[in-house]
Parts: sequence; structure tokens; C-alpha cells
Amino acid sequence: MGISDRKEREKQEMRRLIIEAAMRMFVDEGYEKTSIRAIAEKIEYSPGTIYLYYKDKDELLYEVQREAFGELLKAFQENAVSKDPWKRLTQVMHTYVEFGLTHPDLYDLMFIIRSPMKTADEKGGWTNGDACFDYLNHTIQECIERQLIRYKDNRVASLSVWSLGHGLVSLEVRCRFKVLEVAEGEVARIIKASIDEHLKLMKT
Amino acid sequence: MGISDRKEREKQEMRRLIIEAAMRMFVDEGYEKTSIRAIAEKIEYSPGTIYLYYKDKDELLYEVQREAFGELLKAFQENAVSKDPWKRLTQVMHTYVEFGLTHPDLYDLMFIIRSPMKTADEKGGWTNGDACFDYLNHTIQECIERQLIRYKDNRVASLSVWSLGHGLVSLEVRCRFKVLEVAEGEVARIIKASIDEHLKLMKT
DNA sequence: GGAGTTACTGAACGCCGTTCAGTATATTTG
DNA sequence: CAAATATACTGAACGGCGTTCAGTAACTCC
Repeated sequence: MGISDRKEREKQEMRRLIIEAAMRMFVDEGYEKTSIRAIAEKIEYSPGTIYLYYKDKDELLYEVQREAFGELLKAFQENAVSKDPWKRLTQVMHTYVEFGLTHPDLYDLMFIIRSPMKTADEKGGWTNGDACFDYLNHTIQECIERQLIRYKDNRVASLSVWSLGHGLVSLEVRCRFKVLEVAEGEVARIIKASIDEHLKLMKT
Repeated sequence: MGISDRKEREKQEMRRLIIEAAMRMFVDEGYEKTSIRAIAEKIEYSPGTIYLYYKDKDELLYEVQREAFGELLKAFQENAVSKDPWKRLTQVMHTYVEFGLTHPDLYDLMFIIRSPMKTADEKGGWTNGDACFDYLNHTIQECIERQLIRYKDNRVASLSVWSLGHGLVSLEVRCRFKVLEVAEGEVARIIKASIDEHLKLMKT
């Protein structure tokens, strides 16, 4: 039956129309400041229409989150591909931080925004998020197996490395490095130095 | 003139009444979810009254932030007082993380909430925040001077250590460690292990 | 062509932060 | 003391928000 195919296609197109407008506006203005009404106006539909395609504003967030994690994963797959797991680990770290500093509002809704995170819903609510973490995790596992780093416990190592990266990015994004009282460009330099230094410390 | 003294005193009492209600509610429910109306109702005044004492909701946040940083500083002064700078550094770290995990909503409005942070306003908008950072900073400086840690650069070391602590707390507070797929109590243990491991790595 | 389904609208609900004309109380002045 | 002024407070109102839903218009099917 061709008609219901078309209907399905149109439905998907509408979802894309909505989500693309939403993503652009989340990135430009941030999640909180973007109103459903504004998204509706942008795509030239009434506010109510959006609720025919997404349950609520949170669901828009999840969808955009999924896409954003997809982009981060892509960044890993493009910039962190060294055969040497140690080198790859440094690439992962720098890619992660670079991503966060370049797309602060995207980073925000991936890692900072207070989101229900719900349960780990079976239908992969955080699918790509997992994939990103796995990318780091596998790299670290390899490093441990070959004794390239001083950590013994996989989870402890992953947590440490991720937390350092996230701490650097999120403190910068939320302007908490003002206490340092150094020039803005300087901060980015120090952030990179922190990563390199930490990597050096953990190298065997 | 006794009357204007009393007036001044009453004004300060009113400010305290407001800020104490606000703080309790921010801690119980979070900043975003706490409405001016609800604060007003709690202290049995009308919403408009609050605006006679504080310019806007942000100013309530700043005030509570100041108090919260005061409490963190107090925690440092009580729990991180070892003469040995290396020991003191480990105490600072554990105190910081403990503080964050015990008072997640307070931590939230100190370090995570998107706040103008304005400029570093002369009248010490972040006074106690600075003091907390200095506490860490001085400890690290001492460690570097006595060559107790492998870091050479004061700022890099402070940034790294703080970022690790903040990363651990804020990822936990915002439920991003769900990807780890370990039991809840386990996470706290791994977090502490991460700190210890990192401290061990940086020790000379 | 008429019945039934689907897609969409936009007014309305109950929140929010914030403002401000109006009122009641307290103080100063004559 | 009474009148005039200053102070403290109220609560309705404004414009915004996310969300719902009765009503309408267009499309599909018999």
C-alpha cells in the first residue's frame, strides 16, 4: 500500500524538520532559552503540531543528544585512529576536549544539562553515548593489557580520564576558570597542557 | 539616631529570612524548580516583597553561592589541615568530592549552574569561591616547592586536580555514570579510587 | 458523493519572573 | 495632637513558558 508508505515518509520528514530546527536553535541559543513556540514559528507550524511528533521538550533533547553523540563518535573515528593504543588514547582525549570547546552548547546538552537520563531505556536512549564511552573504554583496556599505562583497573582508569576531560571542558564552558585570572587564550593552552601532563603521568 | 539603626537591622533580618528560606528550598528542590512565589509563601510575604530586598532571582543565587562557598571553605579548614602539604592535598581532594556528593544541589549551584558569573565584580561576587581555589592553590604551590609532586607548573597542576575532582562529582551528580553499569554504591568507591590513583600518579 | 480518518490549529490552562499602582503603617513635621 | 510625608508591603497584571484539547479542514476510502 503506497499511501501509508508515503504517510510514513512524510511523518519522518516532519520529525527531521522539527529536530533540525530544534538542534540549530539549541546550539545557537541553548536548550533552556529555546521555546517550543519559537521552534514552531521557525518551521511555520503551530506549537501544538510539535506535540504530534514528540511527546515533550525533553524528547527533543534526547533526539538532539543522540545526534550530538553521533557527531562526537564520528570525531573519534576520524581523529583517533592510531593503531598504537597509547597514541590513540591521547587522540581521544584531545578530540574530546576540542569537541567540547568548539561546540559548547552541544556539549552542554550532552553532558551538563540536568536531564532525567531516565532509566537506561532498552530502545537505546543513550545508544551513541554508550558508543562514545566504549570507544574510550576499549582504548584504555588495550593500554592496560599492553601495560602502557600505570592504571590496573579498567573502570578506574576510564573514569579518571573522562572526568579530567569533562572537568576541564565543563568548568571552562561554565566560566569557572575566571578565578585563574589569566587571559582567555591562555586558558585553552593550559587546558591542553593539563591533558598532556596527565597523560605523561599515567604513561609507564 | 536609633530609629534608622533599627530600620537597618530589620532590613538585614528580612534579607536573612529570605535567603535562608531560599537556600533551604534551593537545596531541597534545586534552583530552577524553586519559584519566587514559593519562597514568598514560605516566609509568608507576597512575591513582590522579595524584590524590595533582592534585585532578581539571580541575586538570591549569588548570595546562596557565597554562603555555600563559605561552607566549603569551612570544610577545608576543618578537614584539610595537615602540616604536610602532600597529605593536605589528599585531604583537600577528598573533602571537595565528599562535599559535592553530600550536597549535590549546593554543588550544583556553585559549580554547574549556568550563571552569568558576571564580570569579577569588585565587591567580591565570588569572594569565597576565590578563597576555596586559593586553598587548593597554595597547597599545590607548597607541594611543588618541596618537589612532592611531579607537576612543575602551578596553574597546570591546580587545573588538573580541580578538574578531576569536578569531573567526578558533576558527572555523578548529573547521572552520567550510568554508562558504567555498576551498582550505585560501587560508583562512590570507584570515584574515591580514581582520586587516590591520580594522587599516587602525581607523587614524586 | 458521503463517511471516516488524519493533520493541524490556536485558544486556554496553570505555571513562571518581574513590575507597579495602590494601601496601610510608621515617622516626621507644624 | 493632627496633618503631611516617608516607608513597607500587597496582589493584580504583563508577557513569557510547556502543554492540552476541542474544533476544523483536508485527505482517503467505500
